[in-house]
Amino acid sequence: MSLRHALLALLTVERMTGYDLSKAFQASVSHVWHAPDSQIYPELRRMEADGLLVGTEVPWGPRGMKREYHVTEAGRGAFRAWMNEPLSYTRERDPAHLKAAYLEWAEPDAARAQLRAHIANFEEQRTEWLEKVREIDTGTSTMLEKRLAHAPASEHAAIRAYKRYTYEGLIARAEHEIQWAERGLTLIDELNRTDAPPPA
Amino acid sequence: MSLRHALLALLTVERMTGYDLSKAFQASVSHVWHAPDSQIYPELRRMEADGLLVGTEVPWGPRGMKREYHVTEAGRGAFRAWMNEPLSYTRERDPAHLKAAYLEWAEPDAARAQLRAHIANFEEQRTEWLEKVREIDTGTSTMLEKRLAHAPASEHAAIRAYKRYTYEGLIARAEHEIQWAERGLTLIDELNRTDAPPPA
DNA sequence: GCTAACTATCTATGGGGATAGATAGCTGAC
DNA sequence: GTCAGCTATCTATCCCCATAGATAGTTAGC
Repeated sequence: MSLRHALLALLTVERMTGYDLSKAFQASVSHVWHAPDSQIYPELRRMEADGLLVGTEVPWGPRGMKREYHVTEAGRGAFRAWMNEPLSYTRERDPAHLKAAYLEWAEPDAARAQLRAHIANFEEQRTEWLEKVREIDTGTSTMLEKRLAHAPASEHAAIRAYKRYTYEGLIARAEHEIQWAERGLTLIDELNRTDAPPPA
Repeated sequence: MSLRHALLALLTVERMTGYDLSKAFQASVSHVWHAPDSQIYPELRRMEADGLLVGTEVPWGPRGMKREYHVTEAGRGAFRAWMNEPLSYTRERDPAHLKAAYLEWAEPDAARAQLRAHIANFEEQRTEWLEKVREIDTGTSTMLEKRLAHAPASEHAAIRAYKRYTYEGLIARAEHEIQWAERGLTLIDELNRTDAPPPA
């Protein structure tokens, strides 16, 4: 149930519509959290019912209407409470490593293709996160700059540092996954080099 | 839907009951995959209905009965097909990193406690996986030795190597998470050292 | 003025997993 | 002989999430 907390996190910056939030999920926190709009809209309704948010209808063009949400004191409190709570760690469930353990069942080429896909996937993530770090450093992250504008100057360093710390961790993890898959490619080659013994 | 494939993977070694499988999930592949028995039993029934398994009632004690499943050729084929298929990568959903990005909202002590819990969690995993690698190397992994006994000698090296490769990757990942959390602890200390400026 | 692309919201369905709990037989220790 | 702890299986509920699709208004360019 941290969709709720991810939404609260974004709404502590400024009032937004469900649509804004679904866009923000794609841009700002994509690959840390993701949710389709079909989950966001009902969750916002529930959060309003629980008193965490207040939604107000605002005109949009001549005839259209949209619903903007802002966080209440209760919502802010709930987010702070969650941030102070310990996290419960769920058991891993990792298809990539599950498959890796049984790679002898796959054709060597299929195995290679999968490891290459693993690499491609994490290289893409790595690129995105490097870009986020760049945005943090250059002050071109819209959400972060808005957040800083509403926060006392004494907290700016911490806010920036924690964001950077998070993305750096994700980058390092992506690099680990890339290296792991590359070792796997080497291993497949070694195991399929039947015609020649390893060099002495 | 890889619970099905995880079950197939285990059942390619030998016939087992739902209970055996639920135990094997805790022992052999815990932390790569996990499932409670309440998911395993119905899934086994479905797999039997789909022709992947055949279940036979065998007596257990004077009056008891248990149901042992073994993989059919279709089941073996389905597993091999899955192993040759590319994996679809789902977007990340990572509560620990989500929270890390907003650590300024937490009390410093609460933040420290969470990072310490992160470390403890991955140290525990690391210990378990190191033990698995040891079992692979010393030939004391029951499942692996059974698997090897049913496989041609020419494949033994590959089977052992892929298992080792998988666990080594998980160990490295756990170590990465530990290092990341340790850097976080340092960061919290730095940001809360208000009374003294950083040394020149 | 029309069309394409974007903004905005909602409903429906199904799968999978977490959690809880019910039932029943077996085994070994005291 | 009985009780604790293990083996064995099944059902039910709730929540979350993924996917698909329906609807409608807006904006900007041609």
